[in-house]
Amino acid sequence: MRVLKYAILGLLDKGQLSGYDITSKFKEEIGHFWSAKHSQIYPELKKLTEEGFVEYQIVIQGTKLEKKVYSITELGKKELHEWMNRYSPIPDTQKDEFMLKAYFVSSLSQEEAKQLFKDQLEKRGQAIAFLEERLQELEGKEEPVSFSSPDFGHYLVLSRALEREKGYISWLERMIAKIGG
Amino acid sequence: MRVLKYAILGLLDKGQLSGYDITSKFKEEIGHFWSAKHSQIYPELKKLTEEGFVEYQIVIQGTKLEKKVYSITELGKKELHEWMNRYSPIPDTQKDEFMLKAYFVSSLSQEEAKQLFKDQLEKRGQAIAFLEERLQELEGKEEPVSFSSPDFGHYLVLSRALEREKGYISWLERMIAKIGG
DNA sequence: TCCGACATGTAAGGTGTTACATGATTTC
DNA sequence: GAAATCATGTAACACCTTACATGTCGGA
Repeated sequence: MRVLKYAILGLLDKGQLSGYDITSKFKEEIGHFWSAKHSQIYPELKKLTEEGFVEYQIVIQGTKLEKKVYSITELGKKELHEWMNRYSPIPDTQKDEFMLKAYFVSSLSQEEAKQLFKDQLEKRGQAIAFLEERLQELEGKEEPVSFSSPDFGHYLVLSRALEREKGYISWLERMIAKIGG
Repeated sequence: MRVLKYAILGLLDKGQLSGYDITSKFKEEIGHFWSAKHSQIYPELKKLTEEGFVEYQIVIQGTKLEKKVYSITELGKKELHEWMNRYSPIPDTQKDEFMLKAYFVSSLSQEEAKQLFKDQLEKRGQAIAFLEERLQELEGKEEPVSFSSPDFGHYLVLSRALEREKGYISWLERMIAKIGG
């Protein structure tokens, strides 16, 4: 499938980036749904260059530091577009270690189970406020964010990430009540 | 982290299973949140045996077919319990190829974007009816399913899987309306 | 008698993480 | 001057999927 390949092509389609920049992007908004470490990104960029999907220029930062600034090629754009319109099957497993523990809940006492769920609720709750702020920033700029807005992709990932967390939390709260004790 | 190790220990804690049985379990309810292929399971069982967390008896099926039936050891139970009560950090990335495409939506025309989202909605919708049935089966048996019920873990994964899909679908519907066109 | 399910394994290759390794630039 | 950030790469290892490989059992 080589999803990382398309993630990089998609990022470069929005503008020129160095390997370091791409690493940073994966720590921001898109990081909620895809990410990679620099140790995976640099070899992938090398491969994409060899395949002709991207190209780079060396830019000098300061006096000595060499930086490779990558751009997507026409071939790369074609490849990206093909993937965007290709049907990608929905995986039947979305791995979630907490839910695996939840499935084995019978191996715990009622108190332990309640603690497990409460810990999860607390940790999940922390992310929400931050996401809510980002989304309001975006909606404050231009309401409503529409398809033609350059921020629409950003809006999509933020709103989805927020709702995913909200749904998880409301389920956790109901299950904690059900565990009782 | 070796999550597969704990997944296997958790399954064996509920009862004796062969490698084939474990493979089957990952195709059922827990498969929504964790799974592995038999090619990963058999070597892991060998390793867990060497480590003393599980043990097996050879059982003859029919006249010739040898089957290894695994059980969890006391050491394995201790190890499972330690993991169940250990804090596992929530990963900040939950990979989702569709959301990656959504982030790159600006590289598509309005028609292509709408098609992408509608295809996703259609595929996600197919799973729901099936999940709803399973859950109703469970709730029909004993309402409400409580902590002390042997089906509580099953209930947790089913209800979470169903709500996850419902949340995804309602978001998709709203975004399709927003794309317009 | 054939087919699908039961049953167990290994090999090769792709994907992803952690650690190793180095150096320049900017900010306090 | 020290620390954080910018910048690029490789090595080792863990995890996961696809394919290879073999054979039995039960039912239609």
